Amino acid sequence: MTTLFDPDHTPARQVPSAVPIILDGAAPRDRESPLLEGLNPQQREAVLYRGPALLIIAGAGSGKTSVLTRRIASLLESREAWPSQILAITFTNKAAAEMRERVRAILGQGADGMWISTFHSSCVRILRREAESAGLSATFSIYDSADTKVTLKRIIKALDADTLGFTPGNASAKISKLKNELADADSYARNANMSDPQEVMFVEIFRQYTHRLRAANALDFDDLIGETVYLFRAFPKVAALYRRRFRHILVDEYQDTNHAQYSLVRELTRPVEPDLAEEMEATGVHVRNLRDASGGIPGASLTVVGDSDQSIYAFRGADTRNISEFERDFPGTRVILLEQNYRSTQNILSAANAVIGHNFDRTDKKLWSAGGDGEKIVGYTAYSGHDEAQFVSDEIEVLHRAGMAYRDMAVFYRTNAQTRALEEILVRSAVPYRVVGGTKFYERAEIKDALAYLIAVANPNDELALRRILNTPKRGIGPATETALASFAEANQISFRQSMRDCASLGLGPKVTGAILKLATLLDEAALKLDPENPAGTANVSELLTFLLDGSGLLSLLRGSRDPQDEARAENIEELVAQTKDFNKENPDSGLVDFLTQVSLVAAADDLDDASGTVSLMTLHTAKGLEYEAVFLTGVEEGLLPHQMSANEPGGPAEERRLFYVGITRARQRLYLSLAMTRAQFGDINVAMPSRYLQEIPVDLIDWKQSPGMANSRGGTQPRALNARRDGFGGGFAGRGDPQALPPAPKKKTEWASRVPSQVRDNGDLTLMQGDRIRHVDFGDGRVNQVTGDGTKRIAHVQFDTAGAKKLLIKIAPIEKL
DNA sequence: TCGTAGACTATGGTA
DNA sequence: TAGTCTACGA
Repeated sequence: MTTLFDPDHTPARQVPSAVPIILDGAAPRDRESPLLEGLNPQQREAVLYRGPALLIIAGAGSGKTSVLTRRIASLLESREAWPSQILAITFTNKAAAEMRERVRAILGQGADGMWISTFHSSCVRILRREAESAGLSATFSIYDSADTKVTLKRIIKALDADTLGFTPGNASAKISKLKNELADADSYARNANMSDPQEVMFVEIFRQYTHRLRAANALDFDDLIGETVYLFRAFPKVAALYRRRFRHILVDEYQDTNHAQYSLVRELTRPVEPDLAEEMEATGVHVRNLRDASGGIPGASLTVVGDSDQSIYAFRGADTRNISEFERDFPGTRVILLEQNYRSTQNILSAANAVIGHNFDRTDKKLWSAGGDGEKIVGYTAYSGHDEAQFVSDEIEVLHRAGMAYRDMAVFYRTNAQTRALEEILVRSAVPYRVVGGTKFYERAEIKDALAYLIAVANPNDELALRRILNTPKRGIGPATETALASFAEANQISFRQSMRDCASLGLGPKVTGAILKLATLLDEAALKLDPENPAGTANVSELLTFLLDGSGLLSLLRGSRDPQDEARAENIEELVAQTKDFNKENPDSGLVDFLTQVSLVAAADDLDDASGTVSLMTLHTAKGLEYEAVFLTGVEEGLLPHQMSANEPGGPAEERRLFYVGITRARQRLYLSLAMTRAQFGDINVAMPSRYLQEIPVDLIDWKQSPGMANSRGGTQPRALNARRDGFGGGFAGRGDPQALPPAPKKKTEWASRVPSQVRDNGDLTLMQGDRIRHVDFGDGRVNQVTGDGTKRIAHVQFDTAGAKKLLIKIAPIEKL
């Protein structure tokens, strides 16, 4: 570990701090700083370059995290910057934690005081500090998407807007999109076509939504960014404080920034005007050594790292133009390309390059590795989702027996719904696994209930939280009473909370009135435990939570319940209590609001625990930024990858291709691509076709295995693809039987058309009856016991002579009637 | 007001 | 299929 204070160390610090060092490429240096050890020339330059703006185009696995952390370390070590002058922004808390950890590993204590956090947490921090200017109370609530939807649902119901086709889902999507463009209800209304009743209604929904959030002293996720930008624009003095403070701003995953985030970066890197600097100096803000010849403070130096090929968040407003136009936006930008990959084998990279090469309108970039070809990619066409899961599970065991740790393996999928089959099989095969993301702890109903109690204490104006706990646990307060309280509050211009306190004047029944008053008193008493000097609360969070749980009976009622699920719910709440205790221990100076903030901002990728010895299951989106020795990319089918819904979106299929690319490039040594010919969905079974992207991978990179599940051992030497056609195309299940059922020749002749089934088998109107004997390609002969379903969904329940009982989709199963 | 049965709808990804 | 919502009766 290098220390900041060792005088005989680090040549870089001999450079006077005020003079930027500008080095070109692989400038030879007399003495090597340990910071540069093992870096290639481009990486070195990325660490050492000094200037107003630096754009690092970092291909997958090119060591960008290492470069970023060393760059930060180099700035600190050379004393060019104090830790407090550095703002590093990542997209997930996990990435932030990792970066902080790595800088700390290099610099030790010298790293304390930096802001390394996500866009959202940085903004919350700023907004809580400047709440007054922003017109908020510092204890504002943060609404997650579920909260947003509940709020919108009430608005839509009140406005009868569902008749115009509005749902909480589509309204929140539209509002979110607008907020990402920094539009608000008024600016939208100015450009809206007000002769369209739907538009008029939307404007009204948007207005009311904005109004309700204001009244509740709450911000949604998109507001966190947008409000910070508004704050900076409306209050130049506030902005100047942060512009002065952050001299070096570094942004990771820049390709996924949306317009609001771009604007935030823009605002933060603007120079401070001379008169403002003067004013700051006069009021005792230390600015002298920051001012330039004009008397102002020059804009912060900006470093962004990104890869447009990994942009997978266009659906939430990410705009790769932020990267492609970066040089125009920030004149004097230095661009550095990192193309050498230190993660994957060349085979994996060649596949990745081939796939992404099909996206037009991109800067060509070829990843390469010095690490050798490695194993071939393994392809597998399964009969069903379960069959696919079985393959994954079996291969995991093979790898494990060969010495690979479970934690070095991951299974990716496009949609969360795909986890079901995988989990079923993994449980059955006793493979230790964990689902990253999925139903998150903090999204569980009982946890949201418990948190709503805390939120109601922290932010008494939060009507949403109050209404959530009003009748949880059951205390006989029904929807009628809830509405009465709400309209009473509305009519008297008081808060919902106050109307609860005043409910005696509502003329409700004595039982109900008593229940409401009891809850109101409980919350008021809890609020007294907060430090009145510091409403953000240094009160002990776990004590507060325990008090609320005891007072409301939430936990004890769950414990006493006969419903077995309630036991799990009680355990979850106890887990939450344990978390508050940990929080108190780790953050003795933080209070209730800090806890709630942390809880609101945890993301799917954050609860990854690499140390646990389990296989990780996650969506392709969650996988970004991670890497594993072995990767199973499942469900590589049309309709899934690319996803059905992307078809109608401009740029949809290209974005899905990038998603596939991201998945491929997570693998270090082994990559498995699998697909199923049928997939269960909505309780139905649907026929699936291989993904178009599979054909983009050169055929000699993939070793297609036979479809298993089947009878004997896997790994038979005769892949299905071979007993089909010999022309190298249309393998899999096509091609058995009637030659007319063969797939058409490939439409597009690429030099590496993959041997991928492009069309599934179709048995047409083959009718089977109970008692029929059939022959299956893999299972052999068997007897039909039962036929269920109808039309194309008919399923034969077959007892095979040697393979046991199976269910087959008659339309496409490789069977013939005997 | 609560509990239940039946109807209905959803599963693209997320801070 | 499974989870959520609605209507109805108690």
